[in-house]
Amino acid sequence: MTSKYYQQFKHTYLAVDCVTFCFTGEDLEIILIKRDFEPGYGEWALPGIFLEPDESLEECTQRIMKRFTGLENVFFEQFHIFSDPKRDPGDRIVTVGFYALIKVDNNVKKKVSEHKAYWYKLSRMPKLMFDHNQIVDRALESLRQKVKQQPVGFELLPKKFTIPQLQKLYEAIYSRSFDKRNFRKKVLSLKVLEQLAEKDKESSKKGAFLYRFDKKKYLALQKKGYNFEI
Amino acid sequence: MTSKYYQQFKHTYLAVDCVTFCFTGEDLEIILIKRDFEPGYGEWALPGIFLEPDESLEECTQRIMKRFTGLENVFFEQFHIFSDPKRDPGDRIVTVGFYALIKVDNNVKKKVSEHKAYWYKLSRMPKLMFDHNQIVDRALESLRQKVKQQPVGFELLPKKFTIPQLQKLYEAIYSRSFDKRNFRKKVLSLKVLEQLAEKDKESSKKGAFLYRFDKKKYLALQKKGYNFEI
DNA sequence: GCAAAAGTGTTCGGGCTACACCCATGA
DNA sequence: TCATGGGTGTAGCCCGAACACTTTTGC
Repeated sequence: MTSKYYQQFKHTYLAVDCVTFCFTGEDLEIILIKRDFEPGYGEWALPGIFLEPDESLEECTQRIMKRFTGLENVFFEQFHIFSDPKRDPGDRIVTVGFYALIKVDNNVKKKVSEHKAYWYKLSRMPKLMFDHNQIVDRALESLRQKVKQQPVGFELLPKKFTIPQLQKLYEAIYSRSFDKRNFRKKVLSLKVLEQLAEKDKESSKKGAFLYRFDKKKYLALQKKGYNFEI
Repeated sequence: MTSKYYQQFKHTYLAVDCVTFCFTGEDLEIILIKRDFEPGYGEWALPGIFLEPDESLEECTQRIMKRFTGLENVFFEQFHIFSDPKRDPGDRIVTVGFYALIKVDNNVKKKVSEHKAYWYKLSRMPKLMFDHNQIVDRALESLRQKVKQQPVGFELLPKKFTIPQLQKLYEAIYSRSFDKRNFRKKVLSLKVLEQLAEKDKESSKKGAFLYRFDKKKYLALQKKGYNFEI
């Protein structure tokens, strides 16, 4: 079945490494695992697996997510391929960098701990295996870019969230603070948030109104060219 | 030398396909070749080759450029990986999409014709082999994105160029027209163009002043966050 | 009553948009 | 002298940035 012409060429090991972002309410964190085989045994690494012959890279990424967090239909995006022939001392491995955005719940926590995996704050990344620190840096850069063009931040928040929560998320993504009046004005001006009657009283006595992301309105907005520069 | 753990996994064919943009003064064009082997024999396709075991994808892209245009040190960028297991009927090939920006001269023309390759206007793309039309679409989308963040347009122009030329390039990239007063104001406001004493008289009787791109000033600008939205 | 977070309006300046006419020159 | 493309200025508007006080309520 393989084309004759193709047979003269060599194959390559192709892997996916996934930077799995989640939001604690205060910080952006990613999942790291303790590598349990050589090379790199005992070092911190991104969850990753090899591509199977009959799956696309996107299916492969879903497989990583399923294995390490139990989640399906996660939002993710490929952002860069790392192909330095010497990047992995064990062999020539080309790896595709994906980032995923997840909401953490107890099921996820359980699954993650089964894999001896841990969350680490982006602001306190340890030294990672091989070129994984670069992969993380690049993932964050791509996420920052993405956030300006699509309201992907909602992937990291519960279905109902408050505006101060949303602002803290954006502050975590950009590592800077925003003026709360301007922030609120800007997100509401996009008209993709629906205010609910309920309030969230977890973080203040007064309580903050909950909002829901309105996908229909967003799709209409996207046609006109979404823009969310803060 | 291969890590023992890795040996249980399968390899994949990994290729690079390159969308090679150039600018005629009026239109954006890319290089296409007539495929001369199966599968896809006789169809229009992007220039592409398989990754060799000891090279990075970036080196592989330079090799494509060298082979098809004779050029070295070309500006290029990876933009997406295409990994649908069925995208190539000859076998399972994962391909990395790169785009390159080149200036065409007579040497390039000669080299390109040796490969039975041709230039095609983006606005008149023929039906391409496999998923190559999608690859081209995505390359253009990425180029449009890139142009807002870096002055890569200069890679497509001769060293000395006029502002009307630059405007035509941006119009070709975005498939829309700009007001010439506003365009000039905007590019000059970035202060990365150096006006020369000479004029170009090719396209008008009055002649248009030539400008040169000032890399030093650009690097200073980049630190502050380059932005070129038109 | 006080601490702690939520919520709200206004002013200013810079940049984008839209728009019309004169200039230089070769033919 | 005329046709062709190069070059210039201004006014209005919108948006982003900066900034301080009131509200609610649990303790």
